[in-house]
Amino acid sequence: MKPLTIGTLAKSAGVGVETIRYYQRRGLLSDKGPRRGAYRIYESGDLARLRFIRRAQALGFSLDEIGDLLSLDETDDRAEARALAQARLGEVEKRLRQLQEIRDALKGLIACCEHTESPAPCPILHTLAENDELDTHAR
Amino acid sequence: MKPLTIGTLAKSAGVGVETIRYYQRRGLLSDKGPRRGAYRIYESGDLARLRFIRRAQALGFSLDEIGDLLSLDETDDRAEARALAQARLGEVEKRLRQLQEIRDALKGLIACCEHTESPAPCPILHTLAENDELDTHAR
DNA sequence: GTTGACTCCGTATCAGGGTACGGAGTTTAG
DNA sequence: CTAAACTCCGTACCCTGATACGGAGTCAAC
Repeated sequence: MKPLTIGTLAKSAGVGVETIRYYQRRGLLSDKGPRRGAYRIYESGDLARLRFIRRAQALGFSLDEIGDLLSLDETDDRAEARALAQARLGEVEKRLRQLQEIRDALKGLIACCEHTESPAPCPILHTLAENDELDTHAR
Repeated sequence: MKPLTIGTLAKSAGVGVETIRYYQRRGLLSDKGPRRGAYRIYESGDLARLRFIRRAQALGFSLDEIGDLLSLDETDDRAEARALAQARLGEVEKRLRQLQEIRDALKGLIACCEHTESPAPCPILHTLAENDELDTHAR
């Protein structure tokens, strides 16, 4: 049977070869391991780890946080994992609130723009150019 | 009265001097203009433009989009401005939906983790390490 | 035993939105 | 007049998550 080389692993995980190397440089994936000749041979654990990374990314964790999660996984540290998930949740909720404000502001501007007639200045541009305090804080 | 130099302008607009230079390099702000001796003198229009930029940023527009908005502002092109705002709104709403999914997934994991006892694997880590299809698509 | 595909490794580059640094010139307050 | 503070300008660097490139080595098939 074929040894699991970097290219095959990349394909199974749905990432690029360069990405795997990158994760190795970042310490998310071991870069030591058995070799056949000059070529590193990977195992199914590496694939699982890659999938772990992709799932955590989908939940919005940064690669640094994922590094932490991976070591928690090794020790099965539930409290710490929950704390990380909580922290992430907090940030997600904060960002959600910001985005909701942004959405409402945009909707308001668009609606307003549709109801005004041409001699008046465009509300969208006008609002952006205004001098009062609209300042939702910058992102 | 004091001439409006870059430092003063930066302070009034709440940005750094380097940021103003950066915007000039990006073409968002003119870098030609009256000088007193070697020093560029700014005018209130520049401050207004900076505020415009900050407001648009707060709504999530990129600097490139803001460049477009600024030229629309000069011609007062309502239709185009509305189109840009619509496009932005679409992206904001899409991101909102993604973040809601992420939030729900995180909440579920955290709640689940609180209700299981220690011999079982931590649901958070376990879910991330699972082999089934959880894949919300990556951000 | 050669050709084509793959791997290794280091380094560079991308996007986006700035920030930092350094040396020289200028301005302004005291 | 002098010293501090500011400005100019060019260039380099930060962060994040990758992606690209190039030359050399290696492996597998025919």
